[in-house]
Amino acid sequence: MPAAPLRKDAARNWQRIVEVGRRLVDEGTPIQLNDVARAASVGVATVYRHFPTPEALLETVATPGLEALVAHAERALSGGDPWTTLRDFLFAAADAQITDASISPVFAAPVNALPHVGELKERLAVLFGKLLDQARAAGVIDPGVTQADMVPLMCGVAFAATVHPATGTEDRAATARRYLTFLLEGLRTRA
Amino acid sequence: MPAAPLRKDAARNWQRIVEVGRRLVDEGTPIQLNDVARAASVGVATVYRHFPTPEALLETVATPGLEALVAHAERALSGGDPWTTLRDFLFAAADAQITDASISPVFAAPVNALPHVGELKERLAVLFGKLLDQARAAGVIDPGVTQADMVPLMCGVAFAATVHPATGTEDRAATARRYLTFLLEGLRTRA
DNA sequence: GCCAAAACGGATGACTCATCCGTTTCACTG
DNA sequence: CAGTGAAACGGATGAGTCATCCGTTTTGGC
Repeated sequence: MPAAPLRKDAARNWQRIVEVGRRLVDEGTPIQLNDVARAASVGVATVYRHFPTPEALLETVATPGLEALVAHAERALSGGDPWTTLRDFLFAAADAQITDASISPVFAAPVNALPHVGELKERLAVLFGKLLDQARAAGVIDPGVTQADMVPLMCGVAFAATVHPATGTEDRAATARRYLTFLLEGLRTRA
Repeated sequence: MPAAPLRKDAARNWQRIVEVGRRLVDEGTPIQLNDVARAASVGVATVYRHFPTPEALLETVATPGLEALVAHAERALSGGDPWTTLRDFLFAAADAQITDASISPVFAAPVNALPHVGELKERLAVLFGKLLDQARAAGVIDPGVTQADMVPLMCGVAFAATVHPATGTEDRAATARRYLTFLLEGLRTRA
């Protein structure tokens, strides 16, 4: 779904381009706008018109995943044990980063090409803050960890799993979960 | 120090090129062999002759730092409380990664351009194994963490500190230490 | 059906990269 | 110390990538 309403042909091309982008991300191929154009059977200019930079396309590809994460966080806030809630959400976030390769770079980028993506990240940060506050209020988490640490830490977990010489996506997800477990153990305050 | 003994002019140029490489790394500028040539007042071909790829130059720049780390680990093994020894070494490794930007990418690369660098990484892995074994034998560390986890985890810590929107190198080092503290708390088995 | 606006596409110039080869420097020998 | 072959030098250049520009086509309201 493009930002503004698009003409029929434009919408069709937009879709095609995003589909190619998604495919490239899944293959782990870096996004090159010229190649995207060829693969989408579309003129180069069309790609550049919709997505001025590779990052813009990447962020568009990442958007559904980010929205899912935000929705998950909002659901999580509606109740339950603070620690379990936080932990489950973090596991979901780690999984998302491994499963969908477009998410990590968007998280790690200090500034985003798409305003909407920036807003999503902002919302996520706020939600992280609330989840943390709950946990802190319940006295189950190290008071030294702040809202601003959460995205970096999650990026670190995903990155660590990427560096580990695991073979498949399945293994990498398992590794990420294991590393997240270590981290959570370190963040938790024990009785 | 190049691998093979070099002619005087070749040695001079090699040095110049590495110096430029070091400067670029410190500035955070990506290494482009053509620019390196210009900055070192040397022909492009000379650069390519000594360093076929940017990675090769990067690894050469990283070598002293890696050797220092290996030396540190060897010293650490000569005695002391297993937990303290392991912890201190990990803090040194984290610091090195933040201080010297050439180290992280070399760690994270699955395969290295320079055989010597590959060997250094291998030695480091072995030393990590020994430090871990000591800690495990003393019962102070989670038995689920293996030698193969250490480099990825350290990369994760450094990466997380990089993602955190800190301003200076000083702050980033502090953030890395804080994150490493969390991680260590998670790896440690408590009485 | 007609027209203006919107979108299209690919040819093209700017830029980057890495090789090749004619020239220069070095170090060893007599 | 002059001569010589090997080693190293450097920059011109061809291949390849990137992103813009503009003449043509498509769309959708009147």
